[in-house]
Amino acid sequence: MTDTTSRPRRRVRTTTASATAAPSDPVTLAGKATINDIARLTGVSKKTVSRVINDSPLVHPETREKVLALMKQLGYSPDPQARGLAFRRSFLIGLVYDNPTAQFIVNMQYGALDALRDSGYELVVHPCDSSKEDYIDGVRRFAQQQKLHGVILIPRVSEDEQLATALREIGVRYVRIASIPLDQASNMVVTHDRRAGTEAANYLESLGHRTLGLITGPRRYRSTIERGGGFLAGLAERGIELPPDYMFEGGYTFESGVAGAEYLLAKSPRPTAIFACNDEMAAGVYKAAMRRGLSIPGDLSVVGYDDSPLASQLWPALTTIHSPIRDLGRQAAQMLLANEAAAPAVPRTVTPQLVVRDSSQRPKA
Amino acid sequence: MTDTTSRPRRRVRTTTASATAAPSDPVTLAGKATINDIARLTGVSKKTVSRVINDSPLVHPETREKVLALMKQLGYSPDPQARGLAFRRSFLIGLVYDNPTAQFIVNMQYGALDALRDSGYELVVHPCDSSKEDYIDGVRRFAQQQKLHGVILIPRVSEDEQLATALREIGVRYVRIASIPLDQASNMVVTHDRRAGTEAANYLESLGHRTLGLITGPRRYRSTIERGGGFLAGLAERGIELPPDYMFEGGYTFESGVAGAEYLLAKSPRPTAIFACNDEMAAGVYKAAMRRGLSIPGDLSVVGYDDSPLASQLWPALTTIHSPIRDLGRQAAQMLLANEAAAPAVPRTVTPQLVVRDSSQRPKA
DNA sequence: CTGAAAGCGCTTACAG
DNA sequence: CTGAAAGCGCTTACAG
Repeated sequence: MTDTTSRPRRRVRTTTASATAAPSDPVTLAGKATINDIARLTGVSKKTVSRVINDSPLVHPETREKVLALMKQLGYSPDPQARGLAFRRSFLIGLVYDNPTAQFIVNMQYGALDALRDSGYELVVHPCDSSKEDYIDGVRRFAQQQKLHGVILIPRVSEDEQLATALREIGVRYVRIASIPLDQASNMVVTHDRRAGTEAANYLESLGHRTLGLITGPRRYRSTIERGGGFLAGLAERGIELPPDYMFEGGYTFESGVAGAEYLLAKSPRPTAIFACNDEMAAGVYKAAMRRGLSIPGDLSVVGYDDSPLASQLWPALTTIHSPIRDLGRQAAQMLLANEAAAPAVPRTVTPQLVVRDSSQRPKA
Repeated sequence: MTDTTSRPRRRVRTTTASATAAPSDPVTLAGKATINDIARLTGVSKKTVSRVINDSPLVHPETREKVLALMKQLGYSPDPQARGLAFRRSFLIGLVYDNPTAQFIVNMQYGALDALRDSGYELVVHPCDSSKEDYIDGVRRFAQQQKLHGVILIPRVSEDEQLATALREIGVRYVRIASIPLDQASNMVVTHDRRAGTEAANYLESLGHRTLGLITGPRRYRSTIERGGGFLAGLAERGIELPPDYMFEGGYTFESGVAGAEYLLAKSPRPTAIFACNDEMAAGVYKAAMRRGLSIPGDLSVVGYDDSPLASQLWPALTTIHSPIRDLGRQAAQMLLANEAAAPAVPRTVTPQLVVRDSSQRPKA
């Protein structure tokens, strides 16, 4: 029984009729119509409906309108699982990460979701422990079993060449967010951490600081090499050499920031400024300075990195480098959704910016 | 062509053979075997394999062993999309929330993922804006289109009766995390925020504080009523009445904590202790106190709520209430996975605990 | 521009 | 304890 009007009449359901006829009452169909209902009620084949769903140009405009109108009326949306089964891939994007700060994860999620909104794709979170031998297996199984449409990799897992290789082998698309171009442009979003590190150096040098301290992240993080390296390079360019014993390898944690500052503030001459490679460690510097009775920025200027909410919540508010993390997430997800043909020749790039607040000033004479 | 040995020989792939025969080489099948391959290679029907997958008791132990052995050898795991299509529901759990702190979201995610690990279920994140009229529609569409197995609701969306009703109507299971039992026991995890608020009051009273200030969250949050209400009740029980003008309605943000403290610290007599209903606002109290040259805890004791990382990163370290958020997430997810028959009569309950650190002491004489 | 048939990888309902 | 048939809601490959 086919209803060829584009706007089916509402029918009163009678027991006898409804028991035998295929349901065609828009009310009962609400929210659970299938491609078959759309096809039957518009009088076209389900293949044609499928073409409309997939934006095929091979559909007569009138036919398309008719189909779209009914879809809208019934609130129909195709079943992602059925499409996925037929397509042999899902409409899920995976976000894979290894224990960055909460703010980083959440901002990244918001950014990715910005791009995914109304796309029919959903975001599946997958934290992992990259220090474990078999973590790559875990990610591979996750990607393969869910037949992910793509994966977003953020530091530090984004820096793992073996992970990227594993994903390539099973044919899962990925975007790596990292501070240098580790991969072909279509798989990368690059954050210019080096440039930002240099900016921090230029800024502190221009204020007049000559004795500086540096608290880095773990050596195995690429971001540490870039942020810290950029800082050292910036100072060197301006004729300041930072001796190795004025550098401290932290762990991107508050506690390591405290430890680093305890170490640096015990030096003689004492540094008049410290650049910490993330805000959590900078907060640790505050604690150590206060314990020693040093005022910020009177006795010590502090510059952090990330511009997390913490930065503006410290007292005095922290001068830091703003990383547009939500933007990074948005761009990465967009790339995953974009047509593969639209691959850029040059990797997308994002440059963090210095945000001057109240934790930095000229050193005392 | 059926291979009935439980451990199929490895075969060299020859072009002619492989082109015509169904693939049965365990190597080529790795990671992409289907239920048909398992059935064929073990010589049983796919229905029997399906029974093994679903832990049906109606399978001869030997048959089960044979099937499981081959599954393991081939690294087979059933396709969640195909199962989902047949089951008419997915293996996805939704986490729905409206802008709590980053730390809260992330801990909740970790907790839920703890419970989901190796279960075959995945976590899909769904932030939303409950101040928008149509946010319930958005959540409903999300749940219905993805045919979610269940949804975890955290404050404040967990407190929205209309949302719960909408989910019930479309037959989607949910667990609400909230500070009072709003729903039947099988759908609730209750956090005893009231009791924790009372504990904060008892603690400060026992130190000797008599003039106290309270900074609450927004009135529309149930947690505010419970935390703040418990605090007031605790004081009242000990004979202390906190006048209304020593209460300030904040917004659970750092800035509102600053504003609340500015207001309270200008009062005469000045409170010797402030209870802030979350740590972010407590951090705001620090800022306001420092600006006024008041020392913590010398001039002012401060107690927060949440025990976020911030609490131990402030200086002095913040006395606060520890909420076991990760536990909450784990329990909620477990309930969603559990057999519906195992519904408890009494809602699961979690009681936050006071953590004394360095921001509180006896008031000056 | 359109459609009938077969198939994606599973499960349900039924029969034995 | 086991299996053959039909079906979940879509798409591909082919034909017109």
